[in-house]
Amino acid sequence: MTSATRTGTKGVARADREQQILDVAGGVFAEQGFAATSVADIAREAGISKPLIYNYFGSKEGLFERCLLEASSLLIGEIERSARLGAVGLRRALVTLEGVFAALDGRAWVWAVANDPTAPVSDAAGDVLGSYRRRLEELATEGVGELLALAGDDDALDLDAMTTVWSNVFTSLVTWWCEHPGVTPDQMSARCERLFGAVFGMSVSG
Amino acid sequence: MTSATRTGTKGVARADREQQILDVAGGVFAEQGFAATSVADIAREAGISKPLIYNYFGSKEGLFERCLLEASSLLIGEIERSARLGAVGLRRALVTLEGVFAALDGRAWVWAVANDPTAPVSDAAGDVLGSYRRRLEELATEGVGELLALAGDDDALDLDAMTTVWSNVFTSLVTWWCEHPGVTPDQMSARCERLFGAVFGMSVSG
DNA sequence: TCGATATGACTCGCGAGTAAGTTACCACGG
DNA sequence: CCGTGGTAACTTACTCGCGAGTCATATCGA
Repeated sequence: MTSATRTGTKGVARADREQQILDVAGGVFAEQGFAATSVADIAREAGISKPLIYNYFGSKEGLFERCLLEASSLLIGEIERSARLGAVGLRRALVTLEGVFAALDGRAWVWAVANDPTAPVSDAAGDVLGSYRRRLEELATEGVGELLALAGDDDALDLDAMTTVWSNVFTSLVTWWCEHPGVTPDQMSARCERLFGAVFGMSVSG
Repeated sequence: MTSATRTGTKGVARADREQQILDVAGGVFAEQGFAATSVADIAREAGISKPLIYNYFGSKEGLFERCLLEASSLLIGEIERSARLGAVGLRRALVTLEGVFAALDGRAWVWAVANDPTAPVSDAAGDVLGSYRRRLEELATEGVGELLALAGDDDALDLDAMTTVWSNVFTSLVTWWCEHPGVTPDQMSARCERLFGAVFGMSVSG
């Protein structure tokens, strides 16, 4: 007979408990941001006590790092998979967006965690975030470079600025989608194709 | 004979001191973000004590609200002035960007404060921020609506998504500029014209 | 009985906000 | 000219709550 709150084991294996905590933490971090959530919040939400989290993850940063690792692995994996598909220019951008929409379907917290503006910058979590962002930046620079070269612009600062802009376009499209849960990945992909078409004044269906 | 640290007045009028505090606070908030800066940080930076800030501004939010008020007034004023110039479409976007670059020259903290992701959402500061963002959104929706209508797209969600994207493009161009202090407003305006030309595949000089 | 799973009840530092006092200046009556 | 009191400007030294992290202890299956 186990009463509602009582010390002692509940018979949940460490691996299972860790995964459960990670799922809960991902949701809470996504909703409130790293800075605004307390470890006690996550413990309460998971129905366990704070020390158990410290036993398994060491610190608040440690827990966040694990969430971030899951999130950035998923995203980077998907984006590199898209890159290997061999599409170029605008088509590549669209393919990448579609891949991310599909990968994120039902896991919207992944995006929020990977883009949390209150995430810690030092520690291991900061490193994970840094290499994730660097990788995205590389990919973006590639695509933007092609576009600018095509337009005869080879200014290095132009490339840098345009890469930033494109990264933000990508981010804002995904974020917009995350904030509209009723929209399916397919609908969102179609929307992106329409918008690209309107902006670039050309068909991108080839 | 006044020693370095001593209680008592220093003969600085309230209005002057308030302005000095606002200047210092703007810089610190811009650099560290609202959440990460303590009132003690600002007091130390300004060479005064914490209670004086509470005397003059009531609370940390109150101080931030005053900074935000200065920042958003400057930005909204400038953007509406640009709007009254009567340019349309892409030209209007460029004119607005140029106006903001000129208005922000030497006051980069204004932009960082107005876009602080850790700014409080409730209280008066949240209201100021809210109405600032709403106004920007209106302006953006106007311009984007023209563009999409031109392309034969009248989907409401497309307009909403595209407005978000455009707002982020605008924001990222200004932010990029704020992070490159060596670039003059004129140079940045020229860069924007080049990039717009490359992306939209047309001259925007008319 | 041992080790893994678990928790209640702490410590400790940090930062927002405050109470109470100190100094300089100025307007006024003598 | 000289107190003298009022007020604006300013500070030191607190309180207080919250959240990260810890310690000692409890339960349970093998």
